[in-house]
Amino acid sequence: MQSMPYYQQGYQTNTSYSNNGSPVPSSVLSTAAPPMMTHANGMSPHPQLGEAAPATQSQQPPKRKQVKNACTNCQKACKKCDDARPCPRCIKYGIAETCVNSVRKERKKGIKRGPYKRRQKEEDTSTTSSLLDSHQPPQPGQPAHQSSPYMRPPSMAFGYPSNLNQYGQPTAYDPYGSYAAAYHKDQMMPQSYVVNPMYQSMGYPVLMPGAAESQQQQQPQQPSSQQPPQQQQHASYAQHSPVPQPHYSLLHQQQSSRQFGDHMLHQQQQQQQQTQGASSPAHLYYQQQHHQQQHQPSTPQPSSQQHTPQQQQRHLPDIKELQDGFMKPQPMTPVPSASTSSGTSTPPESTEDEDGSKYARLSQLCTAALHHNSNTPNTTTSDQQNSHAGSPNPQQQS
DNA sequence: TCATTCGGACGGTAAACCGT
DNA sequence: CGGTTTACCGTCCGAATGAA
Ligand SMILES: [Zn+2]
Ligand SMILES: [Zn+2]
Repeated sequence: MQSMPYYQQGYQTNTSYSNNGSPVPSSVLSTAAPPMMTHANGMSPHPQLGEAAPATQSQQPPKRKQVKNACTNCQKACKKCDDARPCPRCIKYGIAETCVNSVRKERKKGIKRGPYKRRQKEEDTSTTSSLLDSHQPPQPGQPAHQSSPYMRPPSMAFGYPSNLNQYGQPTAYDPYGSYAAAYHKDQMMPQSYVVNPMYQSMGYPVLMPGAAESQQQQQPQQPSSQQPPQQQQHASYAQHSPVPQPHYSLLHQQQSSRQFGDHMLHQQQQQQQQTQGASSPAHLYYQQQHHQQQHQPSTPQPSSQQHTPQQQQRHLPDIKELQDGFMKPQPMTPVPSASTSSGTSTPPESTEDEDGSKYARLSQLCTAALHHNSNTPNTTTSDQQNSHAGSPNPQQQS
C-alpha cells in the first residue's frame, strides 16, 4: 500500500515477469512454452533481474527496466512485455502465436546538432548543474537548442534507406547507398543551424557546402513528412482483442515519420516473413496498415509545421513562386532513388516523367538563380532576410 | 471488478560532437 | 579515436474510461 513504484516491487524477486513468477495465473503459464527464447537481438531473455537491482545503492529508487524489444501486442497495448517470446501477456490472453518482436525503426541519421555545451566533469557541479537546468545563456548566435520549436525540423522528411533490419541485424544495413546522395545534412539540418541567427547579423546566411544542390533537393523534401490527417480508421482487425488498436498518436508518429522508407521496409520484411510461413495476424495487421498508408492519397498538405526548414530557401522569390506552383500538385515524392517505392505511393495523377522534368527544370533554375545571386549579393540577401524575419512562410501563413 | 485505452514520463542507446 | 553529449525512439506506468 505504500507508494511504491510498480516496477520496484514487480521487478524484485518473485513476482517479476521474468522467470515466470509472473502475475499471470500459473495455470495459463503452464501451457506456455518455456520462457527460454533467444531474442532476435541475441540478448539473453532475462536481463532485468540481473542488473535491475544494483542493491549496492539502495537509496535511489531503482530505475524502470525496459525490455529491449516488446512484442507487437504489448507494444500496441502499451503494456509491459518480456524477453520471452510468447510473452506472458500474450500467453495470458491466448494470443501467443501473434507474439512477435516489434520492428524498430532505424534511427535517424544526419541530424545536425548545435555545438555541445561542455559539461565539465564535476568541478563546480553546483554551478554547472544549475546552468544545465536553465541551459546555457540564451545566446542568440547559437543554435540555442534543438528543442526549440524553431529549430527542430519536422523531423526527417522522408524515410530512411530502410533496408532496415531492425537493430538486431547490422549487416543488411546499407548506409543509404544512392540515397545518401539525396539525403544530406544541409537539407535536413535544423533551419536555424543552416541560417544561423548569428550569421544573420552578418548579413548572409551561411549555407552549407553543397547548398546549391540541396536547394533543389529541399523541395521534394518539404511537402513530405506530413500525412493525411487522421482519417484512416483501421479495418476491422482488433477491436476486441488484447491487441488494442494502435495508439493514434503513436500511429501518427510512426506513419508520419516513416512515410516512404518504412513501408518499403515492412514490405520487405513481410515478404521475408511470409516466405518463412510466419504470417501471423500481427503481420496481417501490419500489412493492412501499410496498405492503407499507401493508398492514402497522401495529400501534399503544404502547411502544418513546416515553417521551419524551408525558410532558408525563402530567398529567390522567383523560384519560390515557381516551386509554389509546382509543389501544389506534387504529392510527395522526394524518393531518393525514384525507383524504389515511388510507384506504390504516388497517386495515379501525376506522370512521373512530368515530375522528373519539373525537377530538372527547377534545379536548373535554382542553380541559375544561385549564380545570379552570388553575383548580386546584396539585394537578394536582404530580401530573403526580410522574408525570413517578417513572414516566415508566406505561402501558408495562417 | 476487470479490461482496455492512452498520455506522457522514463530509459536505452545510436549518432553527433569534440578534444587529443 | 575515444569520451561526452544529445536527442530519437521505444517501453510501459498509471489514470481514465468502458464493459461485464
Ligand atoms: Zn509482450
Ligand atoms: Zn507478446
